[in-house]
Amino acid sequence: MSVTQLPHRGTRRGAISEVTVARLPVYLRVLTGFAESGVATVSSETLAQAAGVGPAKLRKDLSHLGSYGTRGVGYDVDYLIYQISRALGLTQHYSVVIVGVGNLGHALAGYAGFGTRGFRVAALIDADRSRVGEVIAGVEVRHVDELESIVAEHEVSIGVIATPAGNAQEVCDRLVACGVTSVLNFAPVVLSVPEQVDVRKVDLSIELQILAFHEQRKSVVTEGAL
Amino acid sequence: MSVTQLPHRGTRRGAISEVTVARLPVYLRVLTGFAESGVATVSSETLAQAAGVGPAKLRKDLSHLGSYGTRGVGYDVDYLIYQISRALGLTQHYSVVIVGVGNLGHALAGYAGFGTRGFRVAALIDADRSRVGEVIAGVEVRHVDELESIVAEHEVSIGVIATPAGNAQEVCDRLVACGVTSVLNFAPVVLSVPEQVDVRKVDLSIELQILAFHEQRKSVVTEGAL
DNA sequence: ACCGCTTTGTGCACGTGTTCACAATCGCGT
DNA sequence: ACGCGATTGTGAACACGTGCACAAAGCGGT
Repeated sequence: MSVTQLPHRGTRRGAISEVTVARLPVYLRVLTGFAESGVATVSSETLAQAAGVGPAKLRKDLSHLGSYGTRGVGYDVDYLIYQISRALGLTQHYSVVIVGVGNLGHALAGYAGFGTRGFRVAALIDADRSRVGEVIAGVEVRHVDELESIVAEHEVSIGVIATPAGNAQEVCDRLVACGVTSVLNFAPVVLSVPEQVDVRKVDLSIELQILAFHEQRKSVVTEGAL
Repeated sequence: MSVTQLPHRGTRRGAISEVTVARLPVYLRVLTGFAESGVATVSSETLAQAAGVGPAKLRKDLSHLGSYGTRGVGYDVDYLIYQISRALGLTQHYSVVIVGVGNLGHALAGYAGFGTRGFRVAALIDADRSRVGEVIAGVEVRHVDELESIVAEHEVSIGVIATPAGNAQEVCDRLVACGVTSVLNFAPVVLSVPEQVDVRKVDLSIELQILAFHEQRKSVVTEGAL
C-alpha cells in the first residue's frame, strides 16, 4: 500500500478522515463485486468480512457519508456504490498524465483501473524521442517538451510520475507549475511540493523492506520458541 | 503508498510500532543519499526535513531502535544506516518470486530495488507457456506448475503477486501452502490468508481514487471561496 | 576544569482512530 | 396493530500516534 507523504493538512469540520477515505475505495471494489454477482443488499457483517475489516469500523466509516443503510436489513448495494462514488468524487472526470514510459509507465498505461471510473489518460510523456508517437493502450506517447501544453489543453489535474529517481523532482515541479494539484509518485524519492498539492507515494522497495521486517520478526519468534 | 490489509496482530512488548516500521525505509533511503554525497553526520533536523517528517517524530522513531545518536552532534550516517538495516532485517537475505509476467511483472523484475539490499529474485513465474524460458533482467521465466518446487528449492519467503485479479487468490493459496509467509499483492482483490501470513497491498486504482477525493475537496473549497 | 552551545532522548498532554455495547429503527409474520 | 428478530448508527471507553518542551549529555573554546 502507499502512504501520504505530507502531514495532515488540518482536518476540516465535518470532513471525512484520511484513514476512512483510504478504505472507501476498498469497500467500493467489494461492492462492485457483489453487484456483478447480482447481490442486492449486504449487511455490514458480510461487507466487512469481504473488505477485511471489522463490522464496527465499516459502519462508522459509512456513517461519515450519511445514513444510507436500513436497520434490520443492511445496505442497498447499488445505492451504496453510488454514494461512495460520489463521496470520493468519482462522479466527476479527471484527466491524468503519466510521465515516464519505462516498464512501469507501460504497465500503468495498460492498467484497467485508469480507463474506468472517471479517470482518462490524456497522454503518456517521455523524454526519449524515439518513443514519441508510439501508441500504448490507445494513448499516444508525446515528448516531455510538450508537457505544459498537454496539461493545459486537457485540463489535467493528476500527474503520475514513473520516471527514474533523478528526474522525478524536476518533472514534479513542472507539473505543479502548470497547475497539477495531485501527484502519484512511483519514483523512490521524497518529493517536495507546495502546501496545496497532494502527493501519494508508491514504493516497491519500501513495501519489500516492511515485509522483510515482519519476516525477521517471525524467525526471531520461532527461534525463541525452540 | 500501500496499506496493510489485516488489522494489527497484537503488538508485542518492546516491539517497534507499525507506523514507525513504515517510515524506517524512508529514513534509510535518505541516509543512503547522504552517504553517497559524502556526508558523515546528520542532525535530526536535517534528516527529518529530507524525509518529509517532523524532527520529534524522527527522533522518537529512531529511539525505538536504541540510542544511536550523540547529543550536540547528531547521527553518524553510516552507523545509522547499519542500525536501521539491522532493525528491518535487511542484514539477512530473502528470496522472492514474482508471479505474473505481464507489464507489471516485467516492470517489477527490472526494478533495481529488488536486486539490492538483501532481496534476490529467485524466479519469474507465469501461466503462459509461450513466455517460459524467456530471460528478464537476468531471471528466467518458469511455468506456474513448477511454483511449489521453485519455492522449496530457493527457500522463498516472499511472494509477489502481479497476476490478473481472477488468479490472485489461487496463486496466493498455493504460495502460502508451500511455506511463503509474506505476500506483496498488486492484484486488485482482498486476499484472505491464514493468521501468520503478512499481506501488503499496492493498488493503483485505490491511490487514484484517494487523489480524486482530495481533488474534489479542493474544487468544493474553491467554489465556496467565490 | 569549566562554561556555553548544540542536539538527542523522552515524559506528558493532546488529538485521532478503533472497538465495544446498546438504543433506535426497520421489515415481517401473525 | 403489534411484537419479534435483525441490523444500523453512535456514544463512550480505550489504545495508539503525534508534537511540545525540556532535562540530560556531549563537544569545543577559553
